[in-house]
Amino acid sequence: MPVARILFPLPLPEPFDYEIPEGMAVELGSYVSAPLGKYERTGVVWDVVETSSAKVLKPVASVFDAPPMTEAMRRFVTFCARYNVAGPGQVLGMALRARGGLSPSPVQTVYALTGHRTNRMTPAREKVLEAGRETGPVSAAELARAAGVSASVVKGLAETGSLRAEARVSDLPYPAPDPGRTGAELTVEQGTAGDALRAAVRDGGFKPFLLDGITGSGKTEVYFEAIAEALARDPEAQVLVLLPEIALTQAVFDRFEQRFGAGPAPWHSSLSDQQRRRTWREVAHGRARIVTGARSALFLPFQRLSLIIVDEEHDTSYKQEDGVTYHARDMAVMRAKLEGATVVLASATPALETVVNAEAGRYTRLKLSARPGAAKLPEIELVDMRANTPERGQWLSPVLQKALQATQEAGEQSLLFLNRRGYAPLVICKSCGERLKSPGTDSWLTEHRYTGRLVCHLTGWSMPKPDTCPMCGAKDSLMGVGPGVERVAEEARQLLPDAVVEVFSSDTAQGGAATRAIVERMAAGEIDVLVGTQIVAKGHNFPNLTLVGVVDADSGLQGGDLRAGEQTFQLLSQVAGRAGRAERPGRALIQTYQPDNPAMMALAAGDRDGFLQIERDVREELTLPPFGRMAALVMSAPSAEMAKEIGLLAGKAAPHGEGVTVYGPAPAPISVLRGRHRLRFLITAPRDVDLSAYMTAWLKALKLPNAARVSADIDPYSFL
DNA sequence: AGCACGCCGACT
DNA sequence: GTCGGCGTGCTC
Repeated sequence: MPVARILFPLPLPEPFDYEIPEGMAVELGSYVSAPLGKYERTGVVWDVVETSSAKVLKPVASVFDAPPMTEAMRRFVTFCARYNVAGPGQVLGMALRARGGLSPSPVQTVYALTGHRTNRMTPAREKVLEAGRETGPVSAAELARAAGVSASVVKGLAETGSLRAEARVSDLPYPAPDPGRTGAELTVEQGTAGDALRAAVRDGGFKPFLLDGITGSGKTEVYFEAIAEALARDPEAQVLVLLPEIALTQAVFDRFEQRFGAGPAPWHSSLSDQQRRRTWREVAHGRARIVTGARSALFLPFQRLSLIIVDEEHDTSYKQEDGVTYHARDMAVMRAKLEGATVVLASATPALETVVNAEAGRYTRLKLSARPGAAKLPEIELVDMRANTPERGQWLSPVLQKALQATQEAGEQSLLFLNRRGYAPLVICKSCGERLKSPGTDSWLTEHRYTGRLVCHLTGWSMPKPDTCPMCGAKDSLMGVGPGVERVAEEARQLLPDAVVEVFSSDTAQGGAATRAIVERMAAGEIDVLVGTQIVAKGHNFPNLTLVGVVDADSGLQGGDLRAGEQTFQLLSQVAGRAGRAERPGRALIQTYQPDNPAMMALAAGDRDGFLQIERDVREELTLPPFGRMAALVMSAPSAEMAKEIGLLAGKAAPHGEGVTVYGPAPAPISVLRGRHRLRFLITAPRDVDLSAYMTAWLKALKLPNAARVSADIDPYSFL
């Protein structure tokens, strides 16, 4: 009797066995429904065997009418679970996030005009026919709304024969992209890189690339070549383009549409359930040819994935921090390997890991060093804040102030960058000295003048700014300390009374439409000074922008984070790269109290490779990633006492591993979060040690009170 | 993940 | 004496 081993998207340790009823077409990878406990649940056939160790088997209930999950995908799920120390069912859960897509597309009844006029017309019926000419075939409710009448009028007209009811599938396949269209004219350098990618795609098989091109060098046009090749040579090939969530804008969609005559299938967190189902279904059936998505798109069940692009591969948002922790860039390389696909990691400031992989010959490096046309990289200058201290309570140095005034007089635009939302990152009471904290955490409240609230950036908790100090009751004693974008904008307005100064952060630009609007106004020259957070650093093109000021370049260097220097360098060069993309040369002023820091010096010299070399040597010396492996074990408990206790238990339970060093337990950098006390172990090991296996063994050996929570994080990024 | 089973406190 | 709190264990 054949038995199906079914993996469910649940935190179960292994697949469960089911009897395959006579004549049911169950194969490896089939999406099936099977009884589990009280309900029927959707799962995937992980294995088909002849006998089972389980005593009594229930039968598989039904098989979905969809192509089975491919072997490459199933192996990818298994790999991800093992590598990232998660249950295979949890990883499968990410792959089945929109499993509604397994059902056929919903069918909608729509009403179309037939041209027939009944002689029993009424004013309401007249309105419906009129509206129908405007709207085309739509549902009864929609047509009634457009006409301003009730739906019964529509039904009535349908009975007279003036309207015809038609069944319409409501989410159709995406229009097919056309790889044969000609792209932009490529420079010699771009052409060479494009040819290398085309050749790899043509040859097939796993081949990883680093597409290393400075800002504005046309990386997108180059990888479009690879996409065109993949689509053209195999009519079933599918392409995945991963982008940081924030970069998934209409502008990017339009760019694909322009190049391939049809927009890509989208996948990101703000899709509606229906849009998500549609993309999932089209991907699973192999009909969606190009998918642009955020990191979780990596878990879509492609039928024939032949090319993966990871754009802005250095971006830290590729690291998933909650639930199953994984790094989408690293997993993308593994998925490409299992799929036998080409993978392209593209960046102007590649991660050290990626550069080291390229230097070791594991990735082929393609360099783009020129900006097409006249655009030049901006001149970068460090402003030594020790010699150029702003006035008390201000944050713009005299040098930067002068530059802002000059830019304004020249009729050009400026951008001020500060990675702090709100008005002031800390609120203290002048009377009792209390620093206001968010309830249940260690994190300070940030003052937001725009909304008049105090906000916790960690948990999202907020309250209106009180008139009196909640601790001592003193009136009007609360004072915001330190700079946020709102305060810097205020300072810029005082300095340039005639300028239009706007704040651009996730607070002022909520959602894609608002972001797009502010970007468009900046591009149209309606804004003179844009004061923004990290959000401004991503690929927008502002032709009249000639000055970039980085208000506090040091903020990213604090905290002792392994990658602090690297990330500061990446962010700053990206922000600086905003200036002077068109014909005008740009200038970038970087305010720092540490002008001799290697990151700052390399940035000022525009010496990216020199900077990476310094970083590389330090990491190699200390056997830190990518020269060694690292993992974290994060634990939490409801009380400080229990936290201490479980820390001790975990320390004792740590297995011995050759070359493995365990540091901790230390309080996690955010030691109290939502009432839970957190601690963390850091684990390092040489490159050849299987840290995933080590962490799995550790977790298995660990017996903790029920209220305690533990999770492993392989290759941790956030040290905060 | 759900859900049932089970053992201890405040309620008609 | 019951209703319900959530700790523990199971689902092929």
